Amino acid sequence: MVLELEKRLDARVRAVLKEKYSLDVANVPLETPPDLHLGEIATPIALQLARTLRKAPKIIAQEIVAALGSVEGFARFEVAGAGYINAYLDRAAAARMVAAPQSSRPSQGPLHAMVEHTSINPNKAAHIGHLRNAILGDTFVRLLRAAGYKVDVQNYIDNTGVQVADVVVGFLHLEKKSLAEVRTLIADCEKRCAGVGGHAAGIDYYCWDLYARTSSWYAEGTTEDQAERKKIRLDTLHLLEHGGNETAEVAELISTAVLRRHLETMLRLGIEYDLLPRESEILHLKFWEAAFEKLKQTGVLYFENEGKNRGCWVMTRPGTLASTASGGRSGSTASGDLSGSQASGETDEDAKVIVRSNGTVTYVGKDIAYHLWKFGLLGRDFGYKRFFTYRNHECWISAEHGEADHPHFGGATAIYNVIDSRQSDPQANVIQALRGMGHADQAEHYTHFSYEMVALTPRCAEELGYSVSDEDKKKAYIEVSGRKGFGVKADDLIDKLIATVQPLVDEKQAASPEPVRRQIARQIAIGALRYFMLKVTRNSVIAFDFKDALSFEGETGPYIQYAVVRIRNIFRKGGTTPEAILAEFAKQASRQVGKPASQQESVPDAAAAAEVLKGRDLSRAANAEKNDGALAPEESALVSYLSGEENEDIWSLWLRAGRFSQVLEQCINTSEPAYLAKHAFQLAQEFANFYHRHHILTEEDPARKTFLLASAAVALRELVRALALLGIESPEAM
RNA sequence: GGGCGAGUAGCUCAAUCGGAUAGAGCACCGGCCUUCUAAGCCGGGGGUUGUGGGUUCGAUUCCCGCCUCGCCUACCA
Repeated sequence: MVLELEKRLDARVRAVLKEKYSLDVANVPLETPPDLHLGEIATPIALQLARTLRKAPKIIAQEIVAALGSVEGFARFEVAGAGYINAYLDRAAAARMVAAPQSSRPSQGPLHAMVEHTSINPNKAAHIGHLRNAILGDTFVRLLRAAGYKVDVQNYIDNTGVQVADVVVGFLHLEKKSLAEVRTLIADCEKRCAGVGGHAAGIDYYCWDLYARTSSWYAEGTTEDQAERKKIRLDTLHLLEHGGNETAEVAELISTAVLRRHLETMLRLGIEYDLLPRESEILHLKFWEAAFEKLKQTGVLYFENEGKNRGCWVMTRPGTLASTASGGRSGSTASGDLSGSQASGETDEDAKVIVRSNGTVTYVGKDIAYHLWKFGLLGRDFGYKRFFTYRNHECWISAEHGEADHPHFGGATAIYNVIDSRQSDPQANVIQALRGMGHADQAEHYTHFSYEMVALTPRCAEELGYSVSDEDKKKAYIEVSGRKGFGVKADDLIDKLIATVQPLVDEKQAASPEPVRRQIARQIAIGALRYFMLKVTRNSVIAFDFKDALSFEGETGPYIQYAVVRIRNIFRKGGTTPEAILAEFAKQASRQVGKPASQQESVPDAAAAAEVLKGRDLSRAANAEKNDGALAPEESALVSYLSGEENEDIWSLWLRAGRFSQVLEQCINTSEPAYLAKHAFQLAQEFANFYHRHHILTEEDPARKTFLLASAAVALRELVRALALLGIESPEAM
């Protein structure tokens, strides 16, 4: 509702500026006034135009207001302060818009987005840092879908990297297990893990410890030992990359089993994927070779003959002098060319190595190839196999030889990579490469959806039994590390949340059967966890602490869920439903239809404008009377319910409920789900305020009671909708 | 050395494109359960927005200097 009215006002003001001052303004700055007394929408446009027009802002504001005339949906405009124009909504009309049945949003055209998130190395259990990634990514997927995008969700799996190699070294060289023994171990873990609360028996937990042990094993022993172990590590990595050997088979077994655990963990949070592209296929299907040719042809990569990167294929980094120099770098390999610019004569020591002097490709190189595929620019495709079945769909995994019948992936128009901010440099390199290859449009629609890490407070680390150095104790937070086995595992945290909330649920819902109570505890636990990760904006580090994470009061998911439950209780006790009430409300509105459109939007002639200006204190009802003659009784009642000092909290609730699409748009434009989290909390707060001030079921005036119920129904609908987009369920009771 | 990000109430965080009186939660203090669930509500104390300049009608926001912290900057992945 608010978004629609803002757009209407924006268009009207721009038209006025064009008409009156011959000014073309791209868009009119609109903001929310600090107080409802100052209206619902405001613009400081007159302040901005004062210089250009060489006039006092207040005069400009008055002229604009006079020229605006009456605008449908608005009751009046006022000039206030130094020259603000404050717009006051037609509250009854606004409420009708909010209460109206929500039309299913039409698709916004061929918007095809690809969101990559989670992407945990499949060599250990997921931890809280991975939770932030997955929750952010999954929430953004929900937002994009709500806005009409077709979205493919990808979870990239680095199954042939050094991290998997490390845990393979652990199995083969520390534990000296055979392929058969590894297979037995995995089967055994899966069996034990299936029991209730059996996450700790999972292969991912097993690997968590083994990976940490292996990491320290590399650093132990004599210098000769260390050299030998380092060689074992590198040889193992190469065996994995190459494939077709027993070591690679061990890696395949482990990484696949761990991956399955990750999917199960994420499913506890309601997070699902469509595709799992793996590095092994990127290697074996020769994605890099195809990309390499294109990179050479376009001159993005050049061969370095001099300096520390001699013998490598490198590319210039974005933002460096060399990258901004005009012309391609393809010719600069000729060392004889010393003419012209400073950059071309010198070797770029800062360049990014893509192909090493031994001919192997770096991670960024493979990533460039992968992203060409994402945009449908590579000319090659994965094979696909079914891997994991969800309630409503199938998750596919890449394969060298896939199934014949599979959905189409790749060829997106926009991609979002949920990757922590530490990787902004390699991400920037990939974007730079795309741009250099002439894919400016794709580079433009490549979003590194970056976020800061989750770290532990020193206190939390000590609570968990880790020894914390004096140096670390002074820090605000300590980075988690899978390599050191330092962190909070995702399943442990979820279990702890459930264990914390379960007694509370058992007490308050003692009459409910046990499975219902378990379900509620799970919903609250997940709600608390997801909200905890989403309420903070992406670029601030989360210093994790159990005290905050296990809180169910204040600005938390459960607070919002509680508001939902209270509303549901009102309808339950009142013997009606939100749907019935809103239908009743809509019926009243339909009696208002039938007035000619020409009267709704009156032509702004000078006399009328002057009247509006002069009659600032004209009540909205009086205005309406001027347009429509007499108001229907329901309508004048609605006006009175929504105005006056004692009803400001109710209007505030309706107004907030009407902000959904505005907030959704803001979230998508800024890739920031935190705004929706904040919105949901504020709406819940407005409702709590309303709930305590107006007792609905004891209201004696039936018309007012219906209105109060409609207010609750609208709040419920919007709370449930916002929570759903945050991936938080709305319990029936709690 | 260079790049990116951050510094706001005791703590954790907000603050839209530069706008009106810088807001929430936690913690603390004081009230409110015979009324639709107290996982709640109301009230209170709390701020030189790291620091010094600049830009202008107006700066937490933009520019420059300085201080502090984190991350990145490997022929690791």
